[in-house]
Amino acid sequence: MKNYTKRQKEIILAAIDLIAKNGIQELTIKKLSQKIGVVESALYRHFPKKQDILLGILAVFRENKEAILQAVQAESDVPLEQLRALFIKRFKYFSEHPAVASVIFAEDLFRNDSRLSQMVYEIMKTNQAAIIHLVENGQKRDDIRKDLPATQIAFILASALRLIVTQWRLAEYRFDLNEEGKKIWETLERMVKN
Amino acid sequence: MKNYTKRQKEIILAAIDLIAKNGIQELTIKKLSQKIGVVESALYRHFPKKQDILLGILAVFRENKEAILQAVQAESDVPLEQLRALFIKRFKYFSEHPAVASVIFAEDLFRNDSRLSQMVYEIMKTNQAAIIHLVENGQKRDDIRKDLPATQIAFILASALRLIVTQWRLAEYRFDLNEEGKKIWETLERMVKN
Amino acid sequence: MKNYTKRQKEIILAAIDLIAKNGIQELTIKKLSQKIGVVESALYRHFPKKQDILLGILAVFRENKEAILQAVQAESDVPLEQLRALFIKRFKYFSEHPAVASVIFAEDLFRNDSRLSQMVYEIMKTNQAAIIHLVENGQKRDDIRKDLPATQIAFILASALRLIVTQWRLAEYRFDLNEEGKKIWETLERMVKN
Amino acid sequence: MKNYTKRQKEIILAAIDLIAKNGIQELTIKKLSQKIGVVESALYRHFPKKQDILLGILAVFRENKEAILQAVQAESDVPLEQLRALFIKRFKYFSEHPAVASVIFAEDLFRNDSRLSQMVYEIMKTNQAAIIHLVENGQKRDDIRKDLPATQIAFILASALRLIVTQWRLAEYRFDLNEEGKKIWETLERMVKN
DNA sequence: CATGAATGAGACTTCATTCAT
DNA sequence: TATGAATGAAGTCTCATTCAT
Repeated sequence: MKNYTKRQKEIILAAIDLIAKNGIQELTIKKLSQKIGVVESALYRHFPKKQDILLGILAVFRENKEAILQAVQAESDVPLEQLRALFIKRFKYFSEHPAVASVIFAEDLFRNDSRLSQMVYEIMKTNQAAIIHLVENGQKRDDIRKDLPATQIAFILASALRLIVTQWRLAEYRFDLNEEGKKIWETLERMVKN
Repeated sequence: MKNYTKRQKEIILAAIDLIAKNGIQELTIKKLSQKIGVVESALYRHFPKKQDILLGILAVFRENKEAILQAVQAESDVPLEQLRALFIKRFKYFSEHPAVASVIFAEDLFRNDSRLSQMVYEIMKTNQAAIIHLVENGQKRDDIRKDLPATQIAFILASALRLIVTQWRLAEYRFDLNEEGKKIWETLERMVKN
Repeated sequence: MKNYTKRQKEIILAAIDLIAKNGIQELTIKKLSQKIGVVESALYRHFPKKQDILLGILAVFRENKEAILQAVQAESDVPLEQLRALFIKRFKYFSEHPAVASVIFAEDLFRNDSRLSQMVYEIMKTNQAAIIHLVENGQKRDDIRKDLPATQIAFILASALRLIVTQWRLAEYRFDLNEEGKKIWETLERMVKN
Repeated sequence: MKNYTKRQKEIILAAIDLIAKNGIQELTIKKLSQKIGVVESALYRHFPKKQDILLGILAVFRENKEAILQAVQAESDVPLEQLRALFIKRFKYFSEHPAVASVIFAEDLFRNDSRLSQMVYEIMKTNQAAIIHLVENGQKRDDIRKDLPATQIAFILASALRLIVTQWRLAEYRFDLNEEGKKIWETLERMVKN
């Protein structure tokens, strides 16, 4: 986000908000410009193409994921606790930014443009790698079962996180994501703990 | 699908195909009619609105889920084996019908119409209930751990199934879904088995 | 109407009804066929073109006007009473057939086809001629003022009749046409009586 | 019309022209844009919906009626003369703007939209009220017969005005509206004068 | 930290009509 | 006393984008 001007950031956040509201179809230049309070063509001063705005959205996601990862590693050096913190923080972040939650797991939105789908793929991979790394550390310390491949454990953790957020979103945020997320984490933890 | 005429089924399948190719944006009346080989307006003899075609797509999904569920229960009466079969069959079905896979987990596509999102929700719920039921049976027979709530176990199973399919799709079907799916299942099985 | 088959009459009446409901735009082959209970193409067995149905509507009007005229002349031989009866009967007929009222003064509907607009013109002229004739008779008997041209008196009578019906229709039939019509007639009568 | 931009006024006038030519069916976005000399979608910058153009047309009517009313009251303070002037001016205006005449009495055109039909109703009512007021003034000064209700006199005046314009229009403007209108007014005047 | 006008492509949908059965 | 399928033209409207100011 450091590469983006203030105005650009404003536009990106507005875009996330719009998508959150009614899906990607809600993200039109017209609606976006209305939300910002300028005329349509004014947006083109800040982004040459609509897809550059989507690219900006992905940049927000990436940055956020990285920030959480660093925070987690700073807080504790016990891998299992780091993983737990990772989960908890994600849920907290999504609770506070439902719009982001609304977009972050909807990869389909980015399928049509190769730049976009590539970036989605890259973010996913990086994130996965980080979780795998934490799991492996946990296994080394004998905190996490060693009879299961770290990649698969990581995969299962990530999948559960993703689905709970998706369901929360489809339920229109009617249940407490922090609470339900915590429960799921606890079940997962008991499954993988030694 | 029994409520649909031959021509309607044909249209629904063509629609699934189009969506699979490039996402929901690819599903336009024009492209759909071209694929069928008629003029645009001809489609309206078979479906009054575009959304009725989407409704038809969901009907295909529901029917398929129900069919698999019944087949699974017919094959074995050991819950854990039923669950495994459920997984394996799903992967097999998706391998053979990537187009369906492409749509089935993209709930966002159906968000804008209340009829559609309601049907999506209903299908999800029914499916979840069935898995929970199987897990409970497994717990009764002491095949599955009892120290974890059946709903949560079911949730985790479903989430993994869903993510592996999603990744396969995003990877443009470049890995073998049956194989990877089987691996994931085995990990999951070891996690929940007693 | 004698030239029309039973089915054709049925279609014509249904068409009048549809137009009454929401204007000429409501008269589509689809809606008409639904109302009749057949499939669209079935209508073409009875009328080669849509405009032939409109022609049929006009035939209903003409026939009705002629019938009222004859009834009126049979009832009395005092011109002023004949004119009053003409008014009263028209209002009664429209009260009972609002659909007809809805179409009969909407000449614009028939503007686009020369056959249609010609027939509208002809009906109007015939009707006018009849009223003028009655007024002239009234003048001859010294019942009606002679200082005003019969054509103009007739014109004024017709115009009032027409507007009261139009207003009744625009008011969605919320006032009693018979009553208001009678009042207007009485005012008119006092204006033209000797 | 002060609420409309120059371009909007231009569009409204073009729309009136088109309707005059062949009825409301002639008013399509395509034809309208061609007449203006832009592409179809360009119109939507100036009016969000087609019906907003129709609303604009009605605004023209209302404004014109009000202008005439004020002019008439400025010219004379004898009610009967004011009424005569009202008639004459209307005929003059229509003679010069046949397109407007073509639309102003075709209330059916506006039936389908509640905003439109409401505005039509309001214009009609205001106009009627003004005429009634003039008639009442005439009665107070003993210029107009008192044995007839003012509302009914006003109604009859308005109805005649309306029908003569309609006939002129249906006759495709082949007679002189000013002349015929004047004749009708004179007959009416003799009917209502004391 | 922009506005106003326009463009061209394309979206969904409706309509009258035809034709084989 | 008809049905089912299709057609082609047209209609309203939306969208991303461009360009002159």
